[in-house]
Amino acid sequence: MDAAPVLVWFRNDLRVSDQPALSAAAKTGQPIITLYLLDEVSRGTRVLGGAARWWLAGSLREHAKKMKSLGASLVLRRGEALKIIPAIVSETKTVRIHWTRRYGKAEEAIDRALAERLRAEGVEVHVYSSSLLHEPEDVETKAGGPFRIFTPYMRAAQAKGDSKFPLPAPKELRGVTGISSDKLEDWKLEPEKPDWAKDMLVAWTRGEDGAHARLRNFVDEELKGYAAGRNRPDQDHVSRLSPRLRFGELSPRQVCHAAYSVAGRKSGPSTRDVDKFISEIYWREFSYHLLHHYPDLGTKNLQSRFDRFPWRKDLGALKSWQRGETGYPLVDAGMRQLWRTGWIHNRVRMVVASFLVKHLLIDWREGERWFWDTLVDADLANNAASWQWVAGSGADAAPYFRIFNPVTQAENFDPEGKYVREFVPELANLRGGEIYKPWATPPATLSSAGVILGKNYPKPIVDHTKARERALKAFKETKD
DNA sequence: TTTTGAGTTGTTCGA
DNA sequence: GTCGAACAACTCAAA
Repeated sequence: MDAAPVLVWFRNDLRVSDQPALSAAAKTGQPIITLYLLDEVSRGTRVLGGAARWWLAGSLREHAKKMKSLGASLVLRRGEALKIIPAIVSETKTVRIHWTRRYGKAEEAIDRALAERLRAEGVEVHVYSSSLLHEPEDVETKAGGPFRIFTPYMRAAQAKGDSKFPLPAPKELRGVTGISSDKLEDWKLEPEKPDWAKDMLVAWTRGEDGAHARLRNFVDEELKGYAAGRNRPDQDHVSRLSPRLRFGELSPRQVCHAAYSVAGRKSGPSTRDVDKFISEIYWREFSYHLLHHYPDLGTKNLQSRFDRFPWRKDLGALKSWQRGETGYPLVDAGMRQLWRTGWIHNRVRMVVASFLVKHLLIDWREGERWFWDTLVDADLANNAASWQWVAGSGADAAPYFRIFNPVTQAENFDPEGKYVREFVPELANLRGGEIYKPWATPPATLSSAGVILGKNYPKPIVDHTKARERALKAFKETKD
């Protein structure tokens, strides 16, 4: 009699190396079925945004190839987890199922219910952890509660160690044939017409191999100078690993390991560069820690006094922000980079987010929603925690009087206007110094650069100084 | 329980 | 041009 199969259910862990759920399945020696389930119906879960669907398509395509090369095949199914998983388990006579823990209130509830039901039916359920360095509940204050300040969180987490060696990929898998699967193309995860993903295709290589190539390149070339260079959207000193971590093409352990491994290298990155980068990985950990302890992080102010904040409803301003037509070149460049490539440089993310919340006084949830739909790295924990941080309602948040000046930020971090020029081509003929404040540029200069304010580039939709005063006043009121 | 020190990322103003 | 202070106290975490 042929041995009964093990089912490996992939979710946000689309990789084969440092993949404990898969490695453990391979070790059993039993035949392996691998599965990805597109669940857009389970209650309480969020449907993927457009950009993330695009990423998922590429990541799955690569993952399926990888499965094939190892001797298995990736089965694709669609529907509600609580229905489909038990069905496929009984259809394939699976005796054992492996998955990697995922986070979020609804997701964890589904997984708990599933595990209970499957175990009751005599199926072994094995859950592995590899999407975070530390489980959210494992890091506690001395008093036994959650952290709400980043630095002590990181110290406590790091004290537990984070330099374990990543697992190698299994050499081969004993696959099972004949299990019916959806066709990836039928899921229509990628746009056809209009094909808004053309620029994204150029900007990104999806899938595990591409992720490793990016990681290698980052630690070998760009990590050196990261501590300061990470703030420069006109330079290449950021990792661009966020979508890879989002879909689990890489594990955070692999990322840290790669960064630590170049730390002592001659003429390599400084300790400061490496530490700074690792701390960014820890911000991701901290976001999951917060989401775990405050499951409504995506919808509810962490600081409840913000519940009475006088947010404005202004659909016109929101649309201008979304389209990158605020009249502030750095803000517009960021929003257009987002729309075109599915990603924004971190420094510019803060500037555009601050602009929405503080200059326009629009609720951070509107921004969160837009980012959710347009970012390839859209991730509930990071997105929610970061928006709340900018708004001031979150953990260890920016103080209310910290209002980014979009002109000063451009002067400091895109001094030649290289970044703005790339994403706001109608201003390309203006020089650094002019390009980030066209309204203050002499008309003759503008017209010789082909810029007609209000025609081919908007006038500012708000005046910085007035908007700043309005925001300070509004935030001040929230305190009383 | 109370005390103490500290906390991602800025801007503006006036000396 | 540079530099320090004000912005606002407040809450968190540990001793």
